[in-house]
Amino acid sequence: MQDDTNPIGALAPLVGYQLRRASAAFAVNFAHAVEGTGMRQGLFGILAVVSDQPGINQGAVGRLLGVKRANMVALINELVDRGLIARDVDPNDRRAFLLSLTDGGRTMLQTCLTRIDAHEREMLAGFSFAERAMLLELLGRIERRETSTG
Amino acid sequence: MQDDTNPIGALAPLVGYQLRRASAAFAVNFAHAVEGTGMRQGLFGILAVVSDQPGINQGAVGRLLGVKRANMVALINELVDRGLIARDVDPNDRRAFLLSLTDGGRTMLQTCLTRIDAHEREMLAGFSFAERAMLLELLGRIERRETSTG
DNA sequence: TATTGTTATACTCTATAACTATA
DNA sequence: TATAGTTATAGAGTATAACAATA
Repeated sequence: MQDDTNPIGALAPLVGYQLRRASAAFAVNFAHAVEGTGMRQGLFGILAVVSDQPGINQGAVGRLLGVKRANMVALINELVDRGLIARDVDPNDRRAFLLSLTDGGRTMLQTCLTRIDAHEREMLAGFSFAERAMLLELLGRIERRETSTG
Repeated sequence: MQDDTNPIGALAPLVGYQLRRASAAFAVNFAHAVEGTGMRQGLFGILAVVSDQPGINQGAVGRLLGVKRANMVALINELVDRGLIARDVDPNDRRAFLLSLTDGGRTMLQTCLTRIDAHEREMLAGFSFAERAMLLELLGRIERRETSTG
């Protein structure tokens, strides 16, 4: 290679590399977008899933988000401690907890969603609606070939 | 939401979330692809850049790859210790090191490139050539709006 | 003064193994 | 036996601040 427009050589045509950089760029901008809320990408993901599926348990949330059971514990603790998520023993299976959003959690989710919408528009400023839809479709196809996370 | 085809609610239409999952899926598959080589995504990236720009210094590599100076130190040390990269004091600027691949580094890069090509084909099995090109183009546009990394 | 590389440090994310209590 | 949650731990990535040597 070695042309001035591509100083990264063999990395340039690798989807894996470009995904990594794009994802990192989104992560940085996400953090700015939700600054002051105490939310992070992972915590926000949990709020979104629990909002969509109230009564879900934390293992199931982890499987949906690709987070291992062991790593869910501290995340859920953090959300419970902040009063964003309620955790109640499942009467039908006393090993499990039923998760749901508190009022504070719902407010937090809405606040973040508003900010994240702006963040996504900012990151995709040069994208047409069709291009954004195409990107989502292509990314979705990559994930659907994923294996489960134990 | 709450339809069974989308159990993740508000996350589904977020490019940032889908990027994160796709990137993570690539990372796992990358690790399998280069198993036994001792390479990781970050180390491989350095080899690729140094190969493309022999004589580059480590600060410049970090800026190209989005890795902070402080975090480059251990990575370069690791590559030098494994005999993959040569580090020579720049005679024109004795603060800096000129980096270049050793023969072993060139071999490692080629080995990894071969495996990574297979890995990319595997991850993008359902993609047409045009779809892969489109994905790369869209991802590239996201990165080009990035700010610099200090 | 600014820059290159460095050390020290801390936080997040991720991964595994072993445990408990329930099923 | 298997599963839900937990604890402990370790590796990797990433962030900042402060320093020495050099420019």
